[in-house]
Amino acid sequence: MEYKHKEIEKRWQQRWKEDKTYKAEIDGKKPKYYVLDMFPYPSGAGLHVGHPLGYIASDILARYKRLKGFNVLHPMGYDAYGLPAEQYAIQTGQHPEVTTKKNIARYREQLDNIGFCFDWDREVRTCDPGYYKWTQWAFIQMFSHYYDTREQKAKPIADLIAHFEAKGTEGVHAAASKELKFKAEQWKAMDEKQKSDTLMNYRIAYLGNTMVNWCPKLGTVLANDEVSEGVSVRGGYPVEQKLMYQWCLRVSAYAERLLAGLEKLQWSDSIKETQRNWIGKSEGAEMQFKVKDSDVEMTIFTTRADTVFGVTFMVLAPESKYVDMVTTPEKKAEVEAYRQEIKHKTERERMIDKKVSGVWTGAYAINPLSGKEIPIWVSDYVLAGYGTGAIMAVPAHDSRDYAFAKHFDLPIIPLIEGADVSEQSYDAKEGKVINSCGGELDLNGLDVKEAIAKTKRFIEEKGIGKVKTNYRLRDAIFSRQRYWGEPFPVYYKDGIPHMLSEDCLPLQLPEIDKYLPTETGEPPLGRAKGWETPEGYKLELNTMPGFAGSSAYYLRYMDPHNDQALVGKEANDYWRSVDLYVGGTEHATGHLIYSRFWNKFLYDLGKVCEDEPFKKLINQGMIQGRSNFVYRIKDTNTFVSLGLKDKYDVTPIHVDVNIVSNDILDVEAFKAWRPEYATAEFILEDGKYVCGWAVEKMSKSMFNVVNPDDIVEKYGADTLRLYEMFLGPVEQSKPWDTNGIDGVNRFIKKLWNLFYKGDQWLVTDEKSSAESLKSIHKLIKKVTADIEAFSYNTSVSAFMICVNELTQQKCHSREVLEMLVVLLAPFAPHVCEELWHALGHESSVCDAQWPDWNEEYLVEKNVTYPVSFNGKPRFNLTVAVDTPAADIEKAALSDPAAAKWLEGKTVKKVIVVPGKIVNIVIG
RNA sequence: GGCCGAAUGGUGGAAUGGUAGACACGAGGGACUUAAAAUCCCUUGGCUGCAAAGCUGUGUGGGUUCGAGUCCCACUUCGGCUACCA
Repeated sequence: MEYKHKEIEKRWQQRWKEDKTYKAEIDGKKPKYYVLDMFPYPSGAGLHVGHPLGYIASDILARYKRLKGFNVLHPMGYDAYGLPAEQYAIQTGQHPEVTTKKNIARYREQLDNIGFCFDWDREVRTCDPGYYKWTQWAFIQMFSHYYDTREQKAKPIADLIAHFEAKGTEGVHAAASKELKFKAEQWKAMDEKQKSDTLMNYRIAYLGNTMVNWCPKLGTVLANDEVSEGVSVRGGYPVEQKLMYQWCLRVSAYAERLLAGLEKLQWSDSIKETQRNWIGKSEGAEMQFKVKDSDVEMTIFTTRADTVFGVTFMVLAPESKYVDMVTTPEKKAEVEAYRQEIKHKTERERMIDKKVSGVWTGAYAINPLSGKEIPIWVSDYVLAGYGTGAIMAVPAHDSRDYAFAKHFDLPIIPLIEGADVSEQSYDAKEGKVINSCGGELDLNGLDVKEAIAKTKRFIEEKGIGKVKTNYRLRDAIFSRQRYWGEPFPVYYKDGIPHMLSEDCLPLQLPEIDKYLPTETGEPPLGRAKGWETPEGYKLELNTMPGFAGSSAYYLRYMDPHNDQALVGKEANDYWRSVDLYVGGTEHATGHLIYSRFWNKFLYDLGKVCEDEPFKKLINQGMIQGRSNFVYRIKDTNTFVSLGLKDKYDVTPIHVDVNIVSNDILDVEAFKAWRPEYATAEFILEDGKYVCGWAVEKMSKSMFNVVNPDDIVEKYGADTLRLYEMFLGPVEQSKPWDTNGIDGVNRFIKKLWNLFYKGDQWLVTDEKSSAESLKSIHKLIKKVTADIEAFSYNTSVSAFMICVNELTQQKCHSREVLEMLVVLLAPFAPHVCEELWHALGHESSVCDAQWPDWNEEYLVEKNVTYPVSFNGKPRFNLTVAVDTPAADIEKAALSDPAAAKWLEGKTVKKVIVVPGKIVNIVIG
């Protein structure tokens, strides 16, 4: 029997499918383990070898946990709504669903080729009405709840209404867009529209005016993680800021819980830190500044209350509501001109152009502590969206204020002893405070931290301001002016939004004739005929963003066919939450925040039993491409090999990596690759054409895309799986390099040769030798530890060592080989299944039991210590394994080899590390 | 600017503070073969040496330690994320 990967892999993939080998069902007798991959967006390009890296790693863990006796849930599905399918639809008129289905079929085929143990009966697709019913349902729940800041949880909006009826806003503790104050009578006097608008201020899903990332070219709003450096990630079109009336989710209400929840998660420090930064908690103070000759009071936010005596001016964001309130009539035109100028700059222009700009409003404010008059400026370096959109500027101790002060020649007052502010500001929060005494407050001589605390106490006592915690985390904008997304379960009656009743769900996405906005500028859904309720009320024209469908999909996998609930109680109580989540770091501030928010909300409603969705997170690294180059001599059709290229004037040209092997060009394939190369000539080295290489992003234009299907075809899925793991630590980014894959392929053949020699079956029932038992138990110990630690590259090495040892030992013992097959099964399931059955088993190797190692087989009779003098190893000393440390020391000193080193020297110290080393320090 | 991570042979990468370079690729040599492929064996960080052996060596400079690739401090370079967040 020869190792024929194609036959073997096809056969077992077929059997697994027929037998539903990987079907997961609730089983109270077994502990559960939920392993999840971030589901892919099925793009038209299909998978390249980088994509399955994380899937292979999680697949290994899923299979391992199953062998360890866990009931494993390992599902897969598709994040099916997305811009590319919609863009394609606009260009071609092809319905996005058609494109998406086609892409999904292609993805499925590619995934199946690799032999994953997904339970496909649990597949979800976000664009499936049976699925998005629950996305719509969750939205209705968010609309119908508000966030109680005292109880720190979501509560029914009806409770809030009852409170308003009874006491107005008195004693209300609710997360809100802005602070409102009204009495019960005022509430009762409101008409329906006013009440609706008021409640929008509190609802978790609400309509509000927000600055959004607007992409005119795509005709839609984009999420922050869909924008990079001022252009859209998809398409690279410019993005501008625009104020729009949009559906939003009050994610900010959960800021503190999202921050606190990180503590108990087994996520990498870097991703937790990224989330902490994104949430951006900052503890400071809000302070009131009166405007001179006016009754306007401006509220500012600062974390440096101690620097209030160094405030030499104030700055307002151009969009700030205070600008109109304070600007003097003679400055009006100038200020307005500046605001217009800023408005027309895109985010990108603002970033490139870091010039200091601003304009004086003509007004002065009064420093509440020193009583000094300070000018009020407007500048775009102050952001409207953070804090109050107004700051007190302390140029001596803030670099941005410093740059502004220098540019406009404003005074700079140093407040910290020894700080030289002639060239730059001193931003550090340390040192002794000076120049800070006025009125009833004296901070001089205090440490900065003490001064901050003292100032905070003072302003609270005097009613000048209050201690305030700010979060950078903003509410999520939830509307998209697109077709290919979940429709909102919303209709409008007299201009007031209402939710559809739950039994109308799912509200299905209607068919439309074109996928473009309407002539009147409405979103594409404006084209849908009969897009209204049976009563004739207009339905919402926006659709939901990409993260809507991906925020709770992990819950749906637990109970994917339930039409009564997102997830049934029984299923949720059993599967609870994801034990291991594998995916890329690019979702750190998008999906991973929104999912946590979504889950916490459902937790507040008692719909799910765990507060956090993903217990442990592993971020697989990115696989970069490894491009190959040929060197064409200028103005010729002659190509020169890498080693000789410096002798000519050459142009490097990307060449398809699939016609290069171990950096050697397949010359005939190259000639056939492009018509213009058909007549190409070559200058070879040793009869070969050697290509150059470089690490670049894996993309079609670099001709460095490697399709897993090609690898599977040539070497088999098992080789691909092992090789991807062998490349290096899963979490590390690395270039794909097909050179080296032969090594793991050889390993599988060597493994095969332990079982077969030609057609001869080699396995015997003879007693295993001590050395083979040692080899295999060493392997069990190593692989068990490595899998738990996610160190798969060293596991693969351990397998290679073990197989080499067994080959050398000519070990064909059934006992040893059975264990080997079980251990390797998570990594190379096909060949192991084949060998497992060849060993006479009826059931799948998936149902075998993970072997335990026995230390006894690993124990050495004798131990060899390297004996060192002053840390340099000099000779080896072999003693019985349980020799006491003192006797090892004695043996080392009396060994004849030691005499040479001890001659004429005194022994200062002898260090014996049991089992490891003897070091003799001589002087 | 902020945060995080990395730096070890020709290459990918191993090393609970204890013989650096496991394992694999590549390269060189050899066996088998008419030949090639496949397979197997040997060598492979650098320097000196016929050899035995010795010296040197984990980005740079310091430190802790009997002992540092590993821990601490400073620096250099390269990646990733994030960014006028007051």
